[in-house]
Amino acid sequence: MATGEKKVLEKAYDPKPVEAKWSKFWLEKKLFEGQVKYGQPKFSMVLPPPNVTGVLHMGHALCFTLPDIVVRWKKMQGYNTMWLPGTDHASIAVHNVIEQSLKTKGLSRESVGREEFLRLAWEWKEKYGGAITEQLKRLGCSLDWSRERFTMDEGFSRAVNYVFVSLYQEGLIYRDYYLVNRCPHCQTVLSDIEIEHQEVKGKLWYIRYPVPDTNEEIIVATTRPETMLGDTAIAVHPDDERYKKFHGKEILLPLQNRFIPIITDEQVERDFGTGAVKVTPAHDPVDFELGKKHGLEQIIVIDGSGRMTEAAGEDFKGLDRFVGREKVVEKLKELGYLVKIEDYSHAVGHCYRCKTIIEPYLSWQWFVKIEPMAKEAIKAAEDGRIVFIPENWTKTYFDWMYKIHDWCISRQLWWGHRIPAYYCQNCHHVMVAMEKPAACERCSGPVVQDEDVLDTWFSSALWPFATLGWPEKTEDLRVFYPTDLMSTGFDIIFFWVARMIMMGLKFMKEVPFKEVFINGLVRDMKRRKMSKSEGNIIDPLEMIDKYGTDALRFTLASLAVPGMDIALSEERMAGYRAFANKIWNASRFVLMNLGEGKTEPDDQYLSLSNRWIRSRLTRVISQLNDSLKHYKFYEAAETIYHFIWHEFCDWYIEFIKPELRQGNKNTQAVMEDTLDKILKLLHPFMPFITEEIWHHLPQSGLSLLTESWPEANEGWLDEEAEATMKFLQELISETRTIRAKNQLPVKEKVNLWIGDRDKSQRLARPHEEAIRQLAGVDRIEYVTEMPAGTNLLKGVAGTTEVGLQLSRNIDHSREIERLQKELDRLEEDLAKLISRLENPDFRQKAPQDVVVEHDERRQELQLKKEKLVKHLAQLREL
RNA sequence: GGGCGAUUAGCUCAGAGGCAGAGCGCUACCUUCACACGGUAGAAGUCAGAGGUUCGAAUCCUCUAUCGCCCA
Repeated sequence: MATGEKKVLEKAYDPKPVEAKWSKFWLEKKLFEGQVKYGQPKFSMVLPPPNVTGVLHMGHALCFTLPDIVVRWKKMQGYNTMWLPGTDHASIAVHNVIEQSLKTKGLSRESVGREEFLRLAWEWKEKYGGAITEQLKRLGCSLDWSRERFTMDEGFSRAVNYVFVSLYQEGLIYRDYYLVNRCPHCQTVLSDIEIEHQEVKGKLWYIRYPVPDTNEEIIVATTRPETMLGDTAIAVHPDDERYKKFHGKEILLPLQNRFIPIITDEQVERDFGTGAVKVTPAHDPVDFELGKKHGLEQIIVIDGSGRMTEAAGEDFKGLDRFVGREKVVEKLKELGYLVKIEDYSHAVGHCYRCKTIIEPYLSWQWFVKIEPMAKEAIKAAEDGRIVFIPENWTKTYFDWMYKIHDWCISRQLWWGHRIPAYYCQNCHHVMVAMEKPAACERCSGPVVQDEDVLDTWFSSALWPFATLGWPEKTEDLRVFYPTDLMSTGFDIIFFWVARMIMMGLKFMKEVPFKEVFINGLVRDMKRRKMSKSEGNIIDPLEMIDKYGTDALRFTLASLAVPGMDIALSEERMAGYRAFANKIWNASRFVLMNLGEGKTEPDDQYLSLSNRWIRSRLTRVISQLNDSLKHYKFYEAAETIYHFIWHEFCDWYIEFIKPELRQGNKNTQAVMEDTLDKILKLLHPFMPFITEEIWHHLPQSGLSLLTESWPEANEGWLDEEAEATMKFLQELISETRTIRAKNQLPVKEKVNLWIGDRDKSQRLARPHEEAIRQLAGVDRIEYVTEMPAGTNLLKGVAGTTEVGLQLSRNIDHSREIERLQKELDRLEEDLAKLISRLENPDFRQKAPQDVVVEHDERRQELQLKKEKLVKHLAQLREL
């Protein structure tokens, strides 16, 4: 904007046009782009890639706003910043979307085939996948869009293949026939951590298994009677006296009429049920291990869709597993095998996506042997190469890492990175390679690629380096890896953070990020999670429309206490919209009161107000830096909020009004300079409004983003100015209180008498004009002794007596009441202080400065008390 | 069952040994020339409970209660 166009602001702040304007400007001027250059400190981050299917929710808004504050702050401090955005292909989510749309057309993925299915998925991604990135831009995040990536773009996919092949070659990826978790609804297997355990009120069925050629029987208890069709043993504890006579015998499996062995194992809990358990190696994780140990047969009676198989027998095959359960129970009852049914609560695994009950499923899958990588990742957190903030999340991380299981990475889906494993159709030899082999390396037979794709988290684990061009040795990698900060939610510490650390260490030999900032969950005012079904969602885009992006950002920052969930309310946002408006109007005032051109203040001749605001500003800058360094966003927000509203607006602006009326150039200059610095300090929190206002100031910079972060100038600290200002503030406040308590009309003329003549005259005389304005008084007199009188209202400001002289006699009953109350409170405080000071232990053991401080405070209160007592006595005599 | 966290003003939360704090809400007064998205003033607390350590505890320790979350 040209200098000549600077003009006075509108009366109220309207965020919409301002946000549109500067969003566009920042992008056009490429202000968010990181530079490939050396020798300048850099600050880099990668954005946790939102699902390409996603829409922006409050969790995103929080998780992205907080680091944006950091990035903007770092950039203004001169760092070469780079924050890389992108999206995640969200295998299951997209897969489901496409399958659903096929279903509505009466088609299925099998009917259209893999190629067509993928074409549709890409088409969908191109069409709708950009929604969230557009929404992201409205938050004002300083993301480097020139480096935007997608987990399935060509380069990234190559990186994924490369990792798979290397880990396979190293023996860290293997294929196994194993009992895994399968979601019958999503039609794919899942890893352990994608299972949510929920307490379910179920039943415990007691089933009688007869011992052949005797009248004896063994009763077992089970929560899943339908799996008995696949039982291949009964297990008891070897020392359990009740069952010793059965050791080595066989037993008849009801309904199936098979003979199964009775085995002994120390793992069997003697206290559970009857102490005898059925063993179903193909349908229970514990039984699976037990089966392996004892060489038991694995009979699959439920398939991957949750239907009973042929092996379940003629009566049951084809039934849904829960129908199968009823039928089995019915049949057992009919044949007299059912002993009893008890209520029983237990934890059952559910699919994290669709909440369907998980089915343990025996099948060939690919796994990552995780322990060697986990060890390195643990070390990195132990020796501080990676720091969690807040620090207690480190424990959560360790807890999981120590007992980590191998990671099942294959998924029976089509949308994703297809596993680069190839099978010979003749000899079934397995080949893993970057490119499809032309023929079997052993028998030259034809090869086919594995049908499955990889877990989405397998690819996102590579995000911090694959986005920078790895496995090529790119400049971006050299400049920006490792990144400095990862900001994310605690819910994906295992899913994502831990895995990025493992992969980063494995392939880059360096941690992917130095600090992990864990933000809380956004909840509603009743502390409930926001969810569609609860209908308690607060939509960030709606909030942006209503209150402005800056208000939303400031709200999130002000509520972001590390380690705490945040309870969000609209009222809060309305409050910060008001704050934005306040800044707007304060700036409006400044602009209306500027002289011609920009002048530098003359430090030699600064008035009290100017020395005071500079001193305060200096302290605020230090405080702000300290808060941001420790990611205490709430503290930083509170600091700047308080400074702007309650110091700059409430006191400074009001105080300098007389100076401005006199055309004081120095005051104009300090006022302008202070606003300039305020806008800079506030910019990371409220980028839009600050940028807009700043461009109205008489300066000629490109953007606040390229301006320097204000420095805390020690030379501006001014204890004396702060003390004097405090004296004047107390004086003015006390006067206002007396006025308010006695309900003096605004227009009523009163004179102000101030005690402690020498001191108060020295401090107050130069500021009489401001005092008159702010306290609403007419004439000011300084006295050594405050007189009594029926037309005099009195109080004590600090330790200085003040009196308001009216031109009429008034009723002092209110005044007596007020002063008496103040005295009571004061005496209480004083008593506490005195009893402490009279305690010899305190004087002896407490640090000297604390004792001195207490002593001083006692003297002060004593003085104030005497004055109050005197006033009261006088008033009561009137 | 194991772990983590919370309990401070009506509400949402800071404070982590030395004066009990903020925002919103509430009450009263005020359309004064930046701002009613505003100003001024005010009321409001058994810092969950019980013990302990200390000259001194909202803050440190122990236990209890209630409520969350994570893992089995």
